Amino acid sequence: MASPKRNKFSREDIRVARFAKAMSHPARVAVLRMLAAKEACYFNEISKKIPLAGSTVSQHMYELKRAGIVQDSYEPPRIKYSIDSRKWKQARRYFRDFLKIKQGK
Amino acid sequence: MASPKRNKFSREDIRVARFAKAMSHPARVAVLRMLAAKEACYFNEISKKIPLAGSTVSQHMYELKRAGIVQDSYEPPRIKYSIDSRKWKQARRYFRDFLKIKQGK
DNA sequence: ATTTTATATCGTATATTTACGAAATACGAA
DNA sequence: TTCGTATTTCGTAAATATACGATATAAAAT
Repeated sequence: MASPKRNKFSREDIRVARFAKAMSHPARVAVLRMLAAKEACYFNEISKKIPLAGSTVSQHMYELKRAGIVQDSYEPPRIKYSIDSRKWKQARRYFRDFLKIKQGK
Repeated sequence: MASPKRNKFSREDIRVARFAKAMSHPARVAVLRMLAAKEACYFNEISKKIPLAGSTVSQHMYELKRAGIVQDSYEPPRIKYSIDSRKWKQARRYFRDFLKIKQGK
């Protein structure tokens, strides 16, 4: 048998961490707020609001997609982004549960 | 005046992102769970549970301290870690509020 | 057919994160 | 004083993240 350190992290912890990572940059937090407020946004509007180069914003959008919270659809010639409600609900539940680990007194 | 991109991110978004970053690694999520469950832990116990080298665990503890969620006290020859309740409460509030940006239907 | 608009991708530079083992520190015990 | 235990810090390597401008692509407008 290998060392006892060989245990993996729990699925739950991995998921919480993944979601947290998606929110770990102010630009991505800001984008999520925009998307939530308007149901959907074209990249255009997002990029205008975020104080970073368009190519960088694009990268952040990719990260959000990769985390699964955001989806896009091609509406030529623009791309419409929106929150994936199902995934968001999931993520929110994981996070809410995690926040319960310590009660406020 | 500089370009309109020169705006900064909001304080709120920066704070959410900072706390999120603290929770963006499964090891740190696991540590927070341990601390919350037992009120406090010696480094020893934490390091035994986390499948990483002690020096790496120490680094993760430093990150949690840096984010302000965790505090330590020296009880020779050990170090006792605990969640900073005030900061945790704060973090939790920021997150709960953020999670409200989109309601579950 | 050319230009303009919208967006992604590429190439790249720099910074940060993550990880490890070895060495340092600090203390209590023998 | 020497030894053992607990923990951090150091040195360092490798991976990932962040940012930009330039270039590519695709469709719309002219």
